[in-house]
Amino acid sequence: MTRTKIPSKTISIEDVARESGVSITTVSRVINKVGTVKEKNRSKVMRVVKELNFQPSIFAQRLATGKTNVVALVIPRYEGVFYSFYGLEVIRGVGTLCEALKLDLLLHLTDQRTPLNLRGVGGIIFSDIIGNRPQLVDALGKGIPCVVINYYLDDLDVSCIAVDNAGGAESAVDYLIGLGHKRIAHITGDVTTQAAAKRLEGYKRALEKNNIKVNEEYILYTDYSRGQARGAAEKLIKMLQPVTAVFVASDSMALEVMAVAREMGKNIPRDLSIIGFDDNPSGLYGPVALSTVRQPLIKMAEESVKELNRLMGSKNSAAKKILLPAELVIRESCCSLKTP
Amino acid sequence: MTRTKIPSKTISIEDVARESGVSITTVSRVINKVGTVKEKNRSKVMRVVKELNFQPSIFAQRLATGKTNVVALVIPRYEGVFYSFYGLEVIRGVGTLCEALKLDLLLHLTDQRTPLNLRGVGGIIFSDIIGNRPQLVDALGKGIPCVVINYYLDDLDVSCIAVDNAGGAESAVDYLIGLGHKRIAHITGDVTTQAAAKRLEGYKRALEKNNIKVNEEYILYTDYSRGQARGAAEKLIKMLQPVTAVFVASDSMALEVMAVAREMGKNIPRDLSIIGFDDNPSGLYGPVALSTVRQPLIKMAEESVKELNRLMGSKNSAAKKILLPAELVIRESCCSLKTP
DNA sequence: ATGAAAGCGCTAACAA
DNA sequence: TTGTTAGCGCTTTCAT
Repeated sequence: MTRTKIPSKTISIEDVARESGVSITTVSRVINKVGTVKEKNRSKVMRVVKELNFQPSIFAQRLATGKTNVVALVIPRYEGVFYSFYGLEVIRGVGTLCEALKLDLLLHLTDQRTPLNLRGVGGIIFSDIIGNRPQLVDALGKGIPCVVINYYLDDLDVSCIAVDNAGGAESAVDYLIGLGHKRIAHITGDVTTQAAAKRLEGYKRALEKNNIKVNEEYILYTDYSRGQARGAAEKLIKMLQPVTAVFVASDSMALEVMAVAREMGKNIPRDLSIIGFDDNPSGLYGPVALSTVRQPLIKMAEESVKELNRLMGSKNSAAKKILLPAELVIRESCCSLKTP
Repeated sequence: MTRTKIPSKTISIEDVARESGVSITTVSRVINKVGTVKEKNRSKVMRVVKELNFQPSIFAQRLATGKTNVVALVIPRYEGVFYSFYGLEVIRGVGTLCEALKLDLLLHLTDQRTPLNLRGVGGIIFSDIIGNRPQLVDALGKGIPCVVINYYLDDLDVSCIAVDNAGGAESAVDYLIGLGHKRIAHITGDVTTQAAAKRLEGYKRALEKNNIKVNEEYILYTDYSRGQARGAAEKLIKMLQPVTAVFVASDSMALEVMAVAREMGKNIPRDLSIIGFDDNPSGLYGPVALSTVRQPLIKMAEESVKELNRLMGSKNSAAKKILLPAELVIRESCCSLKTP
């Protein structure tokens, strides 16, 4: 005869206490590694915990302590951000470190307007901020520790960790100029994101610094998509006086530009030097390895978890603003114009 | 003089009760929409809830009810799975539907061996199973509702939702054969994943069905990476008796193959017909739009959440096994060998 | 239709 | 070093 499954009563701290012959307080002390417990009792309790496979109820713990180790990662449900090398790296970096720090990672793919459900959330990581500023302000107002990544916020007292996009862009364009290029185009990303805006800024700064006039015609605006990159590339190559080099706001777009150029019979890098941004591994696979600017995405993601963890641990600790350097990575997609 | 922030006492059900002039029980009834409450009281309570911006503590609720609406999404921290179009689509699909269903989404990027912390988790979605089978068995043993996606499990009583990879592959190769191709290669994905293994199976089935002998030399094994795809493509093209068509296990690899072929002076599709798998939007951008097999990833992800939600709602409901069809998408990367 | 009171499983004073 | 006890905020009988 079949039998319905016996409802395996979940075992509680009380069971452990009874079985170990101590009070629940002592058990609590053991599992929380606080206070003082006689070695004999400690080992006894630990043995019973193992035997019974006891796992404390996180809900009871949180109710009792008022604390929570839940971290929410808020990512705009915005294609340009979510569907990108950047998005993936952030999820991976944050996910990995949360796993290591035993923090629960709650993923919120959010649009701009629906308010986040913040009950039970101990801290929030905002991955880029497109239209999520109200939600950030709201969370801050409720006293929830927050960390913003990929967006340097000057006007809000909140920890943020971003990459020096302007500096990275500047060094890329500096490099191009050093190679002898004068007509240098820039294909931007979505300039409503700070990253793209800063890269544009760095591009301009490098030109101006070197007394090259910024030519608005050489700046093509896109939304980070390969489709728009393609359009921009075609436009660029068909120009009456074509540029000799182009700085592209992302590697994935840069690869598209490279493909277009080749389709149109151009040789890379002889006819067109291309430099991207991201250090996306895909850049390695083509016939010509893509030169780029590496941004420490995983590091940024991991730092954000560490910082949030710090904030969650201590009350009233000051916000930190961190700008991570970006690094020029020279490979094969740019050539010198100088006669040897 | 500066002042330390006043600890904004979190408001509880008791505050609402007092303010509304009813008992906490009544408030509980209102917020849970159960039992009977006089309309007058109900509206009064609701008004106060709004005023005080009261949000019930999920921890207290869960402690009291023993129920939880936390869904864990388990993704192998395995590059081939996580770093893929597939991985992203799954995260997005699951994330979006959890958001809609008000389920908390816990993200677990896991390796094979560390056991999952399942306390407080109401249900689990396993996105593909590389080495996570023990964890699945463990969860099932604890009576936690589980849904497996992208892996059709015959031998375990668990709901699973997968794509008909074999069928999809078969129709792709059928199509090639219909075009007159006889020497057809296959670049596999990582065949330790079921998806890749099934695609290989479908490839063979189509050939055999059409009385074309399977030539082991025409099967190139990879790990889904573009790097290995490149190697495989080079090998393929350099063969003494080159194939006229190739079925590639993913679009991202297919694009790499296309790039290699073009670099080696081949014309696509005249010299080599290529068909991929995924319907990755990137396939649209090249000079030749990639023919492919579309798999309903978002649908699979969403269905998994729905199914899990169902399982979590009702005890003892039977496991469902769902196989979603894959659909051939004909674009421009294959050509007919038949003389007109 | 409503409320009093007993938990849910755990932590943290406070006593001993 | 250990145990007793009072909550944490909510749900849920069981009376009323």
